[in-house]
Amino acid sequence: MKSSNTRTQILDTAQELIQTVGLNAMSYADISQVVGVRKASIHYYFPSKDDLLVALLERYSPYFLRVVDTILDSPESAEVKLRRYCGLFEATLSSGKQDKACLCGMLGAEVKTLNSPLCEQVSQFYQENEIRLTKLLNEGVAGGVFNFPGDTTAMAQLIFSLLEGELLIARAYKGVSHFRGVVEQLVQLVKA
Amino acid sequence: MKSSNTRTQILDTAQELIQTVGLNAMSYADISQVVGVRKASIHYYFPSKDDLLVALLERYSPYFLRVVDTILDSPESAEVKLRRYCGLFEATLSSGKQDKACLCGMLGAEVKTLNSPLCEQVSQFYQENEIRLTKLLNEGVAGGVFNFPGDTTAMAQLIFSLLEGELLIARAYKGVSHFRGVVEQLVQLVKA
DNA sequence: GTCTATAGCGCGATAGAC
DNA sequence: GTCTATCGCGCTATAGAC
Repeated sequence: MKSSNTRTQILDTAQELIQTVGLNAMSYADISQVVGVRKASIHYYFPSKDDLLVALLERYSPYFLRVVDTILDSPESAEVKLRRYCGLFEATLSSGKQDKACLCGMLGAEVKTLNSPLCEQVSQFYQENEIRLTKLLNEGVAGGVFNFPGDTTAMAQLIFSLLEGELLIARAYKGVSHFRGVVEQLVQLVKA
Repeated sequence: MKSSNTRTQILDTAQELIQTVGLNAMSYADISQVVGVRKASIHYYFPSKDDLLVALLERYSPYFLRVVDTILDSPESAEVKLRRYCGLFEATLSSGKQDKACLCGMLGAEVKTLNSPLCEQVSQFYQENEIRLTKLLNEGVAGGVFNFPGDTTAMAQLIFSLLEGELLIARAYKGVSHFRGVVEQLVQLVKA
C-alpha cells in the first residue's frame, strides 16, 4: 500500500530528527519537508505529536531489543557479544548525515516534558536493556571470559548508562573515535 | 545592587529549568513566572536566548571546574576524591524540586540545535572534566590505590560519559538509588 | 489519502512610556 | 530597570474540498 509507506516514511523521518535534534526541536513541518507531504497529511496518520511518539517507541523498542536478543543467542563468545552490543550504539552514532543518539537517550534528556505513559515506555526500554546486559555478563563470568569485581546487575547498569552518555558526549566532542576508545576501555575492564 | 540580583535570579532560574526540561522546552515566559518580572525585563539583561545561554555557560563551567579543583587539591585519598567527584553529580540529580541533569549533559542532547560558539563551550566543559579525571586517576594509580587495565585517559572518558549518562537514565528510571549503585560499581572497578 | 486554508496559541524580540 | 503593548513567526491541530 502507498498509505502505509507514507506512514513508515513519517516514522523514519521523525525518528531520525528526534535522534538528531531532540523531540522538542522537531516539528511536523520538518517531517513534512523531508517526506514531501503536507503537515495535514501527517496529522491524518498521527493526530497528535504524542500519538506519533507512542507509535515510534512501539516500533523502536521491540526492534532494538530483538536485535539484541539475536546477539545474545548467537554462538559467539561473551566478549564478542559485548562488542557487538556496543557496536549497535556506535552504528547509531555514525549512521545518517549527522551524528545521532539513541532515541531513548534523547527522550531521557527530555523526559520531564513527556506524559507518564511515554515515560513508562522509555524507562521500560532502559530496564530491558539492563536485563539483557546482565544476562550477557553472567554468561561471560560463568564461562571465565569475564572477570570483574562487584555484581553483574550493577555492572550492566554501568555499561548501559555509559553507552547512552557516550553517544551524547561523542556528538559534541570527538565523534566516533572517542566512542571507540571508551568501548575498548570497557572491554578491558570486564576481562581483567 | 538590585539589578544584578535580578540578573542572578534569571540565571539561576534559567539554569534550573534547562537542567530539568531542557533548553528547547524552556521559555522566557517560564523564567518570568518564577522570577516575578516581565519577559521584557529578561530581554533587558539578555537580549537573545543565545546571550542568556552564553552567560549561563560562562558562569557554570568555571564554577563547576573550580569545585572539582578543590576536590583534586584536597589531602584525601584518590578513592575519596573520586567518590566526591561523583557526589557532585549525585547532588545535581537530587537538588531542587525535580531531578536535574548536568547543564552540559542536557545541552549535549540538544547540541545540534546550538550555534558553534556554544557547541565549543559545551565540548570544552567535557574536555576539562576529562583532563581533571585523568589527573585524579593517575594519582590513584601512582599511589597504589587504583589498579585497572587500560590507560587512564580512556578510563577518564569512560567515567565522565558514565556520569553524564547516568544522570539522564536515573531521572527516567530509578532515581538516586540507581545512581549510587553504579558509582559503587565504578569504585570497585578502579580499585580492583 | 492528500490537499488548502485557517484557527488559536506561545514563542522570541522590540518600541516606547514611566 | 521595569513595565505595557504589540509585532511577526512557527507551532499543533482542525475543517472541509477534492
